[in-house]
Amino acid sequence: MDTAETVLASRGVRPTPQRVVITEYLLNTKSHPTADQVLEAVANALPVQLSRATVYNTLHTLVEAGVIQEVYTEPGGCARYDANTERHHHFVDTKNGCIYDIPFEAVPSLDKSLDDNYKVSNYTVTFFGEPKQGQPKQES
Amino acid sequence: MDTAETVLASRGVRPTPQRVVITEYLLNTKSHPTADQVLEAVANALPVQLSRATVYNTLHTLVEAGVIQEVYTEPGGCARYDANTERHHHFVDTKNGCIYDIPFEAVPSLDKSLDDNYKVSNYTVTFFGEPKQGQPKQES
DNA sequence: TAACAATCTTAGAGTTAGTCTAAATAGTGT
DNA sequence: ACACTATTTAGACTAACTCTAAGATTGTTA
Ligand SMILES: [Mn+2]
Ligand SMILES: [Mn+2]
Ligand SMILES: [Zn+2]
Ligand SMILES: [Zn+2]
Repeated sequence: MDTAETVLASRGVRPTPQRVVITEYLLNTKSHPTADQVLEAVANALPVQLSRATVYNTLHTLVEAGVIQEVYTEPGGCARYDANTERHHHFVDTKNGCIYDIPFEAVPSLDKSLDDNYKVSNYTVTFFGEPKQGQPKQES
Repeated sequence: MDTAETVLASRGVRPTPQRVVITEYLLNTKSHPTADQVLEAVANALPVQLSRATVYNTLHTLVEAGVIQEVYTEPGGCARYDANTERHHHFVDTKNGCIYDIPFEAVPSLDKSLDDNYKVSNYTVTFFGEPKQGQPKQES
């Protein structure tokens, strides 16, 4: 359970109070929050006013530093932020919008499936539906 | 080679001049245009001013009627419109943004891959990379 | 420890890709 | 022709960002 300060320091990102609270929040949720959800969640953990620009600056800095990933799970939807930086897929609960991580190995690799005609450098898979019994409920 | 009027009539959509030119344009391109590209492409084929609202109204009507599909191919990108309404995947050329249709059968089905824990009603796969020699070049 | 520079944060303006509204126009049935 | 419905239009509005310019904080050097 690495502290946010440790993570930031190890990636060469200066641990300002704003960055620390945002990073702490992201490291401790599986909910794939939006920028607005991050802002709302951490704003009152700081003695100063937290601006939207700082939230976006920080999120971009964290992506750049490899601390988080930016993911898009819904067609036409806004960016969500994910401290799980391993290659993985997503399942979107169509009833309530909850997002579940799907381990990369749970899905057959498609890396070679277009080999005849395309050089695939990356691909994304997003599943939609409903979880069956026994999936750990996720907030949001 | 169905005419736009025929297609609209067969789906019970009244073939106004605006709808006809938009439908014609979409039936004759593989480029997956955005709403703005549709507007720019068809505007001067009409004797009247074509409004942005009409373009969106028409695109939504055509989606509703099953004449086209709305697709999102790039993270954070805007909607694109696709007269190929068969279930298929997309390949995005990362060099120039061109989008190629990938037949559904070209990729192993993932419908059952999460069966243990999830009821998957749909999924999307988008590939990124570069086409190899011999792919028919697509506009845009 | 006092400058000074670089970095970071802020409020608010600007942009993009839409949606919404209310009024004008066109088509339909009688 | 008349009433009624469907469609189109310009432009206001919104959500999700991005940009800017000024102020605050921090690190570096003297
Ligand atoms: Mn971004
Ligand atoms: Mn839409
Ligand atoms: Zn995730
Ligand atoms: Zn397509």
